[in-house]
Amino acid sequence: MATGRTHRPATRSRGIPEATVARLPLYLRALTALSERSVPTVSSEELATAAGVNSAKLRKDFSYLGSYGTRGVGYDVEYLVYQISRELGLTQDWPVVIVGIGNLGAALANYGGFASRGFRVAALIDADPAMAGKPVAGLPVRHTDELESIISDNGVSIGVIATPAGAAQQVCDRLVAAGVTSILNFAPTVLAVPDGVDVRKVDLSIELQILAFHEQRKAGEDVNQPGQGARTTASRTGSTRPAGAAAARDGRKGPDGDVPAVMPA
Amino acid sequence: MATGRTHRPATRSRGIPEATVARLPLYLRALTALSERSVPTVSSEELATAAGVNSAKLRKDFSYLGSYGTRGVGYDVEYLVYQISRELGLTQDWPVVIVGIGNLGAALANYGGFASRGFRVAALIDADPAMAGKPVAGLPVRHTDELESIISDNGVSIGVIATPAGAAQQVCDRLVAAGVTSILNFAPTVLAVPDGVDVRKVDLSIELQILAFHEQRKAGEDVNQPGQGARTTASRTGSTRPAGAAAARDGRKGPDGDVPAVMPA
DNA sequence: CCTTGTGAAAGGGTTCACAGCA
DNA sequence: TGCTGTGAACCCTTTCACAAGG
Repeated sequence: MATGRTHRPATRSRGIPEATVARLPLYLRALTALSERSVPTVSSEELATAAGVNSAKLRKDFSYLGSYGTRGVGYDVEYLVYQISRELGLTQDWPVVIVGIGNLGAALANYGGFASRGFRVAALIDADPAMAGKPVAGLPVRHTDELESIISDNGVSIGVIATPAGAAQQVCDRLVAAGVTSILNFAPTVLAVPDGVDVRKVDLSIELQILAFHEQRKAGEDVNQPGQGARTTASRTGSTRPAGAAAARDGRKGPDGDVPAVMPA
Repeated sequence: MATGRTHRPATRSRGIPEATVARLPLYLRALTALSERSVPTVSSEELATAAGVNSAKLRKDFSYLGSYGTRGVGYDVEYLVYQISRELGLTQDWPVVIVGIGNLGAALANYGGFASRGFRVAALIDADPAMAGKPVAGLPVRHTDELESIISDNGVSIGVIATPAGAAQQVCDRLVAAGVTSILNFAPTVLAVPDGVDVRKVDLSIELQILAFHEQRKAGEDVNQPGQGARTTASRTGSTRPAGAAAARDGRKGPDGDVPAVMPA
């Protein structure tokens, strides 16, 4: 679910499957909570529940890191916290820049989860000269002109793009040229990057559309019915024909005997 | 990469694989852009490039929807836009509520991508009485007390949670009890929901941690080196031993002959 | 000739179930 | 006894390569 290009196709980084890497932060969060409550050990079952996965998956995930548990007992919380942090590279500190200080950029700058886990906001950058110097989350906004020098001065290798879609590729190119090799993209665009640069994207609108798909399936015909019962077998009524459709089109066949499709004018 | 519980295990909704559903919004966006430029048809190769996937995958994805292309020619842009929209349930309008109008909630409320694709912000809800009535993105913020009535009055079935982590589960419970069956969660917590409710989560801090993992692999020993070359075979130097580590621990073995591990005090 | 649509193969990821060990 | 660690089976996803068809 990431990377514009260069998904590190078969080159699984150091033997740990990508799916496992994506879950390590989840385990880490659950473990941190346990640690704060001074819980000394935890079983795979308990930890799995706290992280929202099943225990077999968790044990298999941990097996890629090494044999860090004790049979009959469970896992040492502090020890695991450290091992996972190290594996994720969170024992070092990562300076990041956020480009595009609109509503979203400001929200990100204020987000506490940043600093708590090894990430440090090195600078906030915006193209609007009127923003320059204004403090957001305790940091003065810098102008885009300074982007390159900020990155090299701070040794930034991770950049966050929170600009409008139209500016994203251009910002991305400048970040990459200045030495950034990991990008978190909030702009609703596909970014093209050279090999060796990782891109992950977060797209609100896509997430909502996926939810809408499932929501549509749940409600066979009657949407907006506040009943919370699970309808596992969604009613197969096929197309919920919309109002504004016209201009019949022939020769099209749906996957399982759908009625001839229709398209809007 | 979603759903706290109830991942719709084998019950793939109406024959379309989950991985395909997750890409449909991507295709839709690329197609919409083509449509705005009045491009009449597009080949799988062109569209795949625009969407950031490969063409074989795209064709396979479309094959689950039906035979919507023309051999030797490609796909009719307008027609595909409509088909995908319908498949995703975007031909109807989905009222959503956003709960938690802090920095992030406000950013979401202002996010244009919402309205553009069938989603309508029915209400902004916050627990802070001081926020009540204040306009955000043109809508007055409503108090949490009104949550249930807002949901039932507007037939809301999709809720967005942008509260602090501590409040998320409680908000979630109330949303579900009031009839919401799809939740987009921005709070860094695992939400427990009953069967039949879908949860998708967006977690900034997790995305950054995944990037950090790959970034750490790229830089074998020397981080912050602004060279942008791709090092496909990450150097296998094993553990980048951090400074603050102490308290040696025996009997632990890493996955591939790591040195005996160490944990922090 | 060009591009779609799709069986078949290959590759990952998840789950099962139990051997192994404290 | 109880829980971890893991081969093996299963399932989902991606990729390949080519037949089908405008």
